Amino acid sequence: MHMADALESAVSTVLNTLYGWDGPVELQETRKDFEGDATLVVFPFLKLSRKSPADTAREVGEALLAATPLVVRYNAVQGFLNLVLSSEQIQARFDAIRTAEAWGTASVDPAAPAAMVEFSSPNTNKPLHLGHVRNILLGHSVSRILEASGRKVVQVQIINDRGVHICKSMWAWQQFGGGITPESAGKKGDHLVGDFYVRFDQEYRGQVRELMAQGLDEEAAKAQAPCMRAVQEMLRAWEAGDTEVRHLWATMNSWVYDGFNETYRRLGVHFDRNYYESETYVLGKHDIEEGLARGVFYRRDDGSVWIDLREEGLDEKLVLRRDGTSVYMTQDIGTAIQRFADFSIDRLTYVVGNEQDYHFKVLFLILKKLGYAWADQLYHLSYGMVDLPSGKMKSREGTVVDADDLLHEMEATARSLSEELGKTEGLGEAEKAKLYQVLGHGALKYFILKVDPRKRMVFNPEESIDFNGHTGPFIQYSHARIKSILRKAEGRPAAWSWAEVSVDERSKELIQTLDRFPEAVQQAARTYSPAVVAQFAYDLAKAFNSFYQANPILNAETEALVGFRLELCATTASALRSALDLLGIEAPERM
RNA sequence: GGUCCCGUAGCUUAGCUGGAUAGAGCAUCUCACUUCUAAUGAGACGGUCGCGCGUUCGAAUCGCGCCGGGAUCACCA
Repeated sequence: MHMADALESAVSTVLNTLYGWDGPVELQETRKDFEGDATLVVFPFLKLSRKSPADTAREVGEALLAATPLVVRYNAVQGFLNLVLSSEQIQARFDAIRTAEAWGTASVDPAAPAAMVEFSSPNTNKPLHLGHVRNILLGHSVSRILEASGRKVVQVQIINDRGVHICKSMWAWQQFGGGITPESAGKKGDHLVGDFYVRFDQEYRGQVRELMAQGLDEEAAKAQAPCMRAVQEMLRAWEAGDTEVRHLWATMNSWVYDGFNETYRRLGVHFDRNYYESETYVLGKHDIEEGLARGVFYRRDDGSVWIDLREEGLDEKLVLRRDGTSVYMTQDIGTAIQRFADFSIDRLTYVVGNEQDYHFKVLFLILKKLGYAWADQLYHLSYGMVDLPSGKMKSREGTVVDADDLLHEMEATARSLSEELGKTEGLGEAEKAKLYQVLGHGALKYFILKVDPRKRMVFNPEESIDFNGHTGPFIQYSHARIKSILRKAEGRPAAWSWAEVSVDERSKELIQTLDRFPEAVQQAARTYSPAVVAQFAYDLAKAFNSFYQANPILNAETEALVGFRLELCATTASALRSALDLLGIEAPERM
């Protein structure tokens, strides 16, 4: 039970006795400038009390003193009743926190249906970039948070492995590759394939220019460019199952997957199941036919199939082309249904950029109209784009921030900062490399996850991400310092009991911050927002640093106090580690 | 044009199920390391919460209308 829960019910009882109030009672944290642990706003009760705000506050305060041992003091400031909790309450809270199995997180019920989270979902024609990084970090963190809220989670990605884009890379590789492979080039496969995608684009633009010089207009030139025709021919061959094309396709895609997996590994994420569009693009047609029979969709004279969503404030939307082939929507309908058949899940979250808000609104509506009960449990975690100071990232202009490069730069920054500060003495080369990775990635991940997912964010590659202040490394540092103290304390007997120690103000604030952890996790899960956990982790680190500055640990006045503070330190360290873990950030033992 | 999202100190942002004097970090300026890691702590400076009207005892928070930024409205994916 949260500290406030017992108090809330006591307040509720008092209000009912005094004024016959039976509505909800909400307490808030007392502002720092006033004495107290919890505050009741009495304005809502004035009509019933028929007294001034201050008098009402005092009346409720007196009644609470008499009614419950939880409250030892109160003060009334205008309409605000500030309540001071008994020290037994604080002690009881810390007892609950330190004895908890994994404070803050709920245990997963393995029998209950899981929550599925789809994220990353790349195309196989180029390497991952900064936009994917935000997506991946959000998806992974939300998955961890859902788990911590007591849900089993299935993480999936859908890989767009077929279509013109990959044929472009394939064609360029055939033309200009000279049989090169990731091994022979010494290059990650996704980057190598991406190079050929760029190569194609160069070729294409050259051909278009040439044709236009010969007098064709732009549209005609684009359609007639030989390389584009070749690619379209290749796509047809792919669809017809041409052995050679399929073989090349499989080979180049496997290069890309090796590259992606390397990046995923560095980021510390994984997927329980991959869906491939080459397999899922046929899904959905059957469901459309069924819906057509039940009148959810309608067929136009030309044979195309539509849904009318004008009553819902949207438009009419095509779900099957005139020639009976699928559109994106068709496939998404089929894939969603497939997933609920593949797994025991009762909800599905899509981590996809806000440019697809409309698409998902329509998709969810259609599934609802098709009568799936789980349609209400579909959620589009819509996040804002990552832009550069100059605007959008554009691959043509070479302004795309590559994920691998970015990770490498973060590690390099961590290295130079650590060396500058002289923090790496006594570490082996492997340990150092590991530490720079942990810190650099921690800085990047926190930088991205601390902001509300919905907000678009600007990333300036010229300015390195901070390691001081409201950052990942700040939290990691707080953890490392605690671990350092705990190492020094090893073997020291430090038994203590509440009879021997009293809780000072900083310790109390630290305990109260720790106490918020479970609620922070639940709120983050409810709102699909890692930013809530990020903010909590920061608050906790801050509360600890304040406490630490004011209180000697190993040199405390009494051995009992040493024991108490050590336990408070250890409890804080593990909470910090858990919170960082929910963000996909590692907590170093030293730094 | 219709629809959706965003707008809080110079910059990055928290607060958004309505509550006290709107919290942080960066930057700038003080102070604190012979003492458990100064990637830290304590403090100063900095705000018409885009603008207006409304609801309310009370609005950054809710409603309406503007302004600014972004996205989207393809038989593209």
